[in-house]
Amino acid sequence: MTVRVRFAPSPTGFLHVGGGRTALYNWLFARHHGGALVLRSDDTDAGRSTDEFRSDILESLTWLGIDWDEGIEVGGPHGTYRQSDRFHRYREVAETLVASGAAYYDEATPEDLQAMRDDAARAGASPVYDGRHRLSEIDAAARIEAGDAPPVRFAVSRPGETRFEDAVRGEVVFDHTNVDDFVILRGDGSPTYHLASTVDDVDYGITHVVRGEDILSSTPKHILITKAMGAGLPIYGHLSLLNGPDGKKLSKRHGDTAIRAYREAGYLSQAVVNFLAILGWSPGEDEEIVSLEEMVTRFDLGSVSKNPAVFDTTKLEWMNGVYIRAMDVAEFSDQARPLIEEDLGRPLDDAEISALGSIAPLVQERAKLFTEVAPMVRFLFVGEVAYDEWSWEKVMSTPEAGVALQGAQAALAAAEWSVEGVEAALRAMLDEHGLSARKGLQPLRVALTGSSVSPPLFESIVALGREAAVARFRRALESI
RNA sequence: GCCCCCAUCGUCCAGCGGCCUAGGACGCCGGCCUUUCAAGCCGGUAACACGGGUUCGAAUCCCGUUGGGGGCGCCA
Repeated sequence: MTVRVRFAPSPTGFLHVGGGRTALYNWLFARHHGGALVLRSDDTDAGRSTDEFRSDILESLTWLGIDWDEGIEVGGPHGTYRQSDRFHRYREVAETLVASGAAYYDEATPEDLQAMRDDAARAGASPVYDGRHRLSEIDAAARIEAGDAPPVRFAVSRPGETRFEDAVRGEVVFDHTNVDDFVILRGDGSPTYHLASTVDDVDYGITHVVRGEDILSSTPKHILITKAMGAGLPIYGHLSLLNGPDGKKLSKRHGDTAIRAYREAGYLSQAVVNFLAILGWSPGEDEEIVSLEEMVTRFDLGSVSKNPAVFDTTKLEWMNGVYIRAMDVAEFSDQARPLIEEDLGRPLDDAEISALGSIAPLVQERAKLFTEVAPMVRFLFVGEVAYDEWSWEKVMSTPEAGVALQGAQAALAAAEWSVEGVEAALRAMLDEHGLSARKGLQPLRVALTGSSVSPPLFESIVALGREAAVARFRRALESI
């Protein structure tokens, strides 16, 4: 049997990190077993579903490196893969279920239901609706005839129980005294999530339903519908949810939760996908930096962690730095350039591009995020640098500052123009004035870059150019 | 209130009855390197929630408690 899994987001929001992880695990599972991933849009809620969200989900998945074999956009033998296009099919199944006695038309009002739940809470029992307002066939037919179709509920057999072997959690049992008779078709003829999702899983031949733990308690309902349809059951696997650093459900107040936010913040997709994979799963051994290919060969649903993970981006930042350093230098420059040009508000000319190229490797090993690059190299492309106040105070107040700035101008004027040449000239100047490297070079750094934190000094001087470097030392000296 | 799931360092993960005086990673702290900051290297800090069992032997199995999460919609 070929493995067929699905990722079925509702386009009611941007793809968030939890959804991205669920998609990733489905993808890894499919690829590991040489199976197929189906992407479907669970958009039965027309009011909240939008095209903007739908395309964000597609873009985010693609950015992460997750592709799908069937479904939205790529097509396949099952139509549009949008539930909003399949209402007729859900209705047809609902009617079949009514005909077979597995479901019934029901006239319980919201007030009836609420009253029952209140009674149950008082009695310390499960708040379960048992179908007491079930409509007779004749009454139901009359209501339908009158254009006032009542909702359809699934009849849960009581007494009874549903047990299944969850691929990540093991055996799970639900006694039917705790499972309601649930609505599968609303009064307006639209399907509920339980019906639509289950029918699609059956119709699309899904073999493994891998989804979030938030749906674990709904699984008995899905199993019951599947059985009533006379279909074989898929294997279910429920992934634990992601929490915020405070241990509470991950939400906006914990910071960015949308995948797109990480793309925009300068994260590399490989880092994000690697981080998401490690959050709740271990590739084995002690290695945590692992490529998608390696993940595919090692992935196993049974080894996915059962406990909820805290989404803490500290490690993601480190990991992003690892991936940045692993990049090809040219590729790094190419990706950084647009950000730098945006920061400057103008394109770089050829000389500047070459200057960028020369310090790129130095910046690459210092950046954790792409958004940090522009501030680090800005000094190369502006006429005058803005001095960081804290740096200036700390460095320029020493008596050595003036000596160094004065001496450096002469040293550079005479230096052979190479990193080695500049270093030799400056070190000779330091010796001549009896200055330590620390005391003598920091003023030059602040004068050159505006900050006491910068890429290595000699390389920076050479990249900037003799004229500009000397001018900056002169200006700083005058400003003391 | 009822049901389900979960429980190892601050965080993520390893451990699936003896190899555990509990391992790795991130973070944090210290050192080395060094023109700053990084990177790199070395070292350190820090956990089996609690209580009962089972067993010759429990982080590992069972029960309970506590804690956390999820669910209980004509939302998905």
